[in-house]
Amino acid sequence: MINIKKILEEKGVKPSHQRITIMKFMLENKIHPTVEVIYENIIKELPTLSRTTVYNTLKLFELNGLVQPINTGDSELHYDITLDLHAHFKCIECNDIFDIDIVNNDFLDKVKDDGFNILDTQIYFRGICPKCKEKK
Amino acid sequence: MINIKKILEEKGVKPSHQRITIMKFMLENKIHPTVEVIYENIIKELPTLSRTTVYNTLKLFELNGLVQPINTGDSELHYDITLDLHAHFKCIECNDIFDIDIVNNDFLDKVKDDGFNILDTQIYFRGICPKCKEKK
DNA sequence: TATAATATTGTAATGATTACATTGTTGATA
DNA sequence: TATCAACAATGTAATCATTACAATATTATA
Repeated sequence: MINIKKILEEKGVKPSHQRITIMKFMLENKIHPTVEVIYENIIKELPTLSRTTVYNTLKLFELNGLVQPINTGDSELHYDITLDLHAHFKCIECNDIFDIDIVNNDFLDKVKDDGFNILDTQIYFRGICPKCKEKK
Repeated sequence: MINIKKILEEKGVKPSHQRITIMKFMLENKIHPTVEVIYENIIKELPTLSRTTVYNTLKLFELNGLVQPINTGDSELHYDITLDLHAHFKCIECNDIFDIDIVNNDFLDKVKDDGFNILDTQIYFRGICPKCKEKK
């Protein structure tokens, strides 16, 4: 079993009950959840949980390199626990967000050669996933 | 001189005075403007212009393939008149948004091979641009 | 011109996020 | 163990980009 307390502490985040529960949810459900999704899943377990705490905690996790926000263009922000460079694919049929491996990132070299200092890279696709494609 | 009326008509958009003015601004200022930036620049020329008209017009342009929205993660949506596949780089110092050519898009092949039907691709970098890098 | 269709406008509503003040919890120290 | 300070969690209110909607204006066509 993973030691969530340790994960938080290593990044300088004090492991409160709420923070541990939220991190546990992120690690066990890699579904790029929104604040609302996290809140609704955890409220059963932590009945006093406030939505504000979820907002605060995710902002804190982000600042300390524990999650990354992903902006799919819809109204709510999603959060991703996977941090290494990868792309996202959002299916417009089922609305699921898929992680896509980037096997070849040579395309970044040209940008760096042109003198741009890249701190963050987001690659995002919209379309129809294999499962929904088959259904039609 | 470009015939803006024709550009709109070819995409099935009726060329009203407001629409022509907004399209003209987009074509002459490729700065990935927000609704607010467009509004503030055009209000001098069209004193009765409503912010709602700018919102409506950009949504209409988007639906008819005349502009694409770009989401930089800040609160306002930007719009881009350049439609061919390219990336964006946002400088965290000067806040400018740069267009970045994609010289090699082989990385898309793997995604397609995996059965994903890509309808839209967004590539977005955050970092420090060459000019701001030099200043420091 | 008359009339229908469409476009523009301004105000009000929406909804995600943030600000802020209050309350609760924890941990160190005497 | 009691005290106190630092920090965390909570709930409400504010913010602000965007959208909904109703009223007015404009345009196109018969």
